[in-house]
This record gives sequence, C-alpha cells and structure tokens, in this order.
Amino acid sequence: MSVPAHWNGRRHAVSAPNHELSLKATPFGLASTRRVVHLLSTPDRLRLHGVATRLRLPAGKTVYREASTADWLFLVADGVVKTVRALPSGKRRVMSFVFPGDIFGLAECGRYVNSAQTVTPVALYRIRLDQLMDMLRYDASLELQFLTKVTHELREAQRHTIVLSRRDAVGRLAMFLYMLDERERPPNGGSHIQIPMSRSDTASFLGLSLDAVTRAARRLEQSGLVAFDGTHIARILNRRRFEALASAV
Amino acid sequence: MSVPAHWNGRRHAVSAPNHELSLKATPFGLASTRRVVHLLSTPDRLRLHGVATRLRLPAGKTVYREASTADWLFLVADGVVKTVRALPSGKRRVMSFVFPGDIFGLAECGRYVNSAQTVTPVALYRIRLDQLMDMLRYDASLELQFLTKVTHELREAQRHTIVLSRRDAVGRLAMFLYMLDERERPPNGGSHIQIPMSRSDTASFLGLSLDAVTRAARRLEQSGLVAFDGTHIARILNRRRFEALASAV
DNA sequence: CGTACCGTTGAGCAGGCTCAACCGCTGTGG
DNA sequence: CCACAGCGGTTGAGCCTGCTCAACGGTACG
Repeated sequence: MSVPAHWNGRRHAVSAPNHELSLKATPFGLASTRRVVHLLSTPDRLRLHGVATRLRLPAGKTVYREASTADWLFLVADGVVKTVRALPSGKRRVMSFVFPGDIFGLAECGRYVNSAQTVTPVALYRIRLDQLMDMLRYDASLELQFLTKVTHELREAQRHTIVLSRRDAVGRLAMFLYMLDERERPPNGGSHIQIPMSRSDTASFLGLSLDAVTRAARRLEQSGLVAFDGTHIARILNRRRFEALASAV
Repeated sequence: MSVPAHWNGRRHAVSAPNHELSLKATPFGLASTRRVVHLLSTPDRLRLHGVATRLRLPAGKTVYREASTADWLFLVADGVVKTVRALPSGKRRVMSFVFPGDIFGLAECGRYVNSAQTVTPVALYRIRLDQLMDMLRYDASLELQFLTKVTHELREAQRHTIVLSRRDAVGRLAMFLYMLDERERPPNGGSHIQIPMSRSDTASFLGLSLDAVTRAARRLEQSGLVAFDGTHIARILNRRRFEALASAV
C-alpha cells in the first residue's frame, strides 16, 4: 500500500495538529445549539492518559483486522481512519470515517466487527479493553462519557443511512461534503473543505461506484456550486444553493 | 390512523407475549457464538422496575415526536415500534424497527431525533431520563449494560447501511427477511417469518418504493425461495438459496 | 522509461422510480 | 342491506440514472 505523497505537503496542514486525548459528541442534555462539545473532564482525561499508549501511524496502514480478537479500544487524536467491512461477495465497504475526538474498535463478542485502516498519517491512543472495563466499572462518570460518545456514533450511523437512502449521486456527494464541512467549519471559517480520503474511499462510503463520484463532482462544478482543487480540496461557491441541495433529501 | 384488524387475529399470536423488562444485545466480551443475550442482572432489572412505568399502546400511535423535549427513555417489552425521521423535503424514512428487548428515545441535546410510532400493539416501559441519569451515575454496572445496548444498536445501524448499499431490491428484501428471521428463529424453529410491519414501512426502511418491495416479493416467490402468505407472513422454501441471496452483497 | 495505481471520460445496459389504473378489504352512512 | 369512499397493496408501461466495461491520462516510483 503506497502512501500518497501529498500528505506530507502543505495542502493539508490547515490547522495545528491536535494531540489531545479527547472525546467529542453532542450531549444528551439540553443545549441551546446542537454543537459538538468535548466530553472528557480534566480528571477523566488524565486518568485515561494513565492507561493509554500513544502511537503514530503513516497513511494506509491497517490498525486491526476484522474478526481478530479485540484487545484494544482506539481513540483518534489526529488524522483520519476508516473502518471497512468485507462483504461475503468479496467487496469491501467503508463503514465510517473516524476523525479526531472519535473512538473506534468497539468489539462484539471479543472480536472486531470491521477492519480499520489509516487514511492519513494519524496519532492514536489505545487502551487495553480489560483495563478500560475495569476503569468503567468504578468510574460511572467516565462511563457516561463513553455512553454519550457511542450514542453520538449511533446518530452518525443513522445520518449515513439517510445519505445512502438518497438516489442521486450528486445529492449524496453534496451531503458528504456538507458533513465534512460541518466538522471543520468553526476553525477555518472559510469555504474550503478538506477531503482527506481518496475518491474510491468516498465512493465506497457513499455506496457509489468510483465513476459516479467523479461524475457527481463534475456536475457540482458545472452547476457552479462547488469548485474542486484536486482530489482533496473543495471550495463552496454558492453556499445557499449548496446547502439546499445537500438537504433536499 | 386505522389499526389493521389482523393484529387481533390468531395469525400473530405466535409466541406468548413477553412482558418482561429486559435488554437484549451481543456483549463486548468473548463468547463462542455471536448470540444475543439478556443483559440485565436480576437486581438491575428490579431497580429499573422501581423507576419504570408500564404502558400499553395500540398499533399506529405516536409515542413521541421528533424534536420534542426528551423526558423519557423507552424500553420495549412486547410488540414493535418504528422510529421515523422527517426529511427536509417532507418525505419520511423509517430509521429503525424496535423490538422487545430494545430501547428507543435516546436524546440529543435534550430533544428526540426521530419520531416513534407503534407498529403493532405494544407494551412499553418508560423511565424518566433524569431519574435514569441519576441511577447511572451511581450504578456503573447498570450503565455498562446500557453502553452494551447502545453499542449493539450501533452495529444494527451499520447492518442497515449495508442493506441500503445493495443495489437490487430483491437482495435488500431478502436481507431484511433474513434479519427478521434471525431475531425469531430459536423460539419457533420453523421457517415461518413474521413480518409485523406494513409493506410501505418495509419500503421506507429499505429505501425502496412500495412498488419495488411488492415486485421483489413476487420475484422471491417466482424463484421459489420464499412463499408469502399475505402481507405479514413469509415462509422460506429453500433456505440454502435464500441465505445465499441474502448474503450475496 | 516502464510499471502501477488512481482517477477521468465515454457508450450501452439494466433495474428501480414515476405515474396511473386496478383490486380487496374496512368502515360509514343511507 | 348495500353503495360508497378510503387506504394499503398489486400490477403494468416508460423514463431516468447509476452501473458495467473499457480505454485513456496523470502522477509517483523503481
């Protein structure tokens, strides 16, 4: 697996790399805006730090394989990871993209349900599952933060199903870009969208063929909504129409 | 909303109604088979009983509405509930079907993210969210069971996305029937599949038009894999070929 | 310079959607 | 008791669009 060279280039050094161990999610409780917040309290973060080991991986590395015994839970500090499921037919589907502040590696019956691969160079924390379980057994407040986080991922998965329920490729791609944009909006404020993943990963995530994604991108350009600057950067030209399209499910 | 009369008939009185308060999920930890187990320990169940109120609802009732303030968490004891999301375009999508042993009503920022409607007559337990939160804060073991449950729902949502990523209607329907069958297999052992929901709910869940579901059902019959006895019962005629189709993603 | 991989573009096909008519069951009102 | 409307479901005809297959281009790497 070759690592694309552009990851070392300047194009992706948008914001200072984040090396914090953190969990981001929308909380259960009342909040004025539906904003993502950092869940971990300082003592909880320190306690997690105590049992977590930090590791860096280049792009394109397999973190773990589907159906292997699940010894670790992973937290993303920086970079992007994808979880992939192999289907009986031999095809592979990208089930989710995992961003800083997300977790991955939730086990089912002691085994990972998906494979995980790095999309960009990443900084991860990993925690032994048995150690984490011990901590959760005694720290209900920490556990609540994981409960919140998993619930958040459940909602993300539901949004994914909504994207897939759309028929038109352009609409799916627009929703995808919109999700990417939402995630990064506040820091850079501009209309640039970083697209860390390859076209084929995007296609697999959106349930489209590679061709369809390309064509959809082209049509977004032709209609003047979005401009693409290479494979990994998009720029929103007409936000009003773009958002109308993205939410026109 | 009219309640179909067949719900009172004999066709659906397959197994004795379940009135237990229970949580079913596949656990994190090692297990030989990927089986769903009952999570709640007896003390935990009793404690939940203490704060839960039981209610019965007929089919076709709205339990709560999307975006209303979320005061309760619901557990299904008997019957089937669907969660529905209204899309900006005005269309509605069935996001999930909720069966006995499942929970629904997880809030985001104090509001429900979907609407919930009963599909059949149901027996529910509901728990005030603030009371539940108080309990979880002091009972890490109970909380772990909820964490396990939500994780289980996350995996179900991912299976849903896999179904939606299929292109062919027949395949989607087969996977759907397979999921229904899996859930009920052990009790009756036979090849009858109960389909509690209407064709249109099935269609909406599968991201298909009503017509497509009908046609897919017809093609399943024509190819001799499944026989339909009305809208709510299917019978598997050739299990080997049926499962091959269902897993031929 | 050749190889390999990712991405783009084009032509033709297939399968699901739309629209519309029709059926069967239910509940209602004369 | 029957006529009717309403709803969920089935079926048919034609369109639309994303998939398949294939060839080509661009970039990284040996």
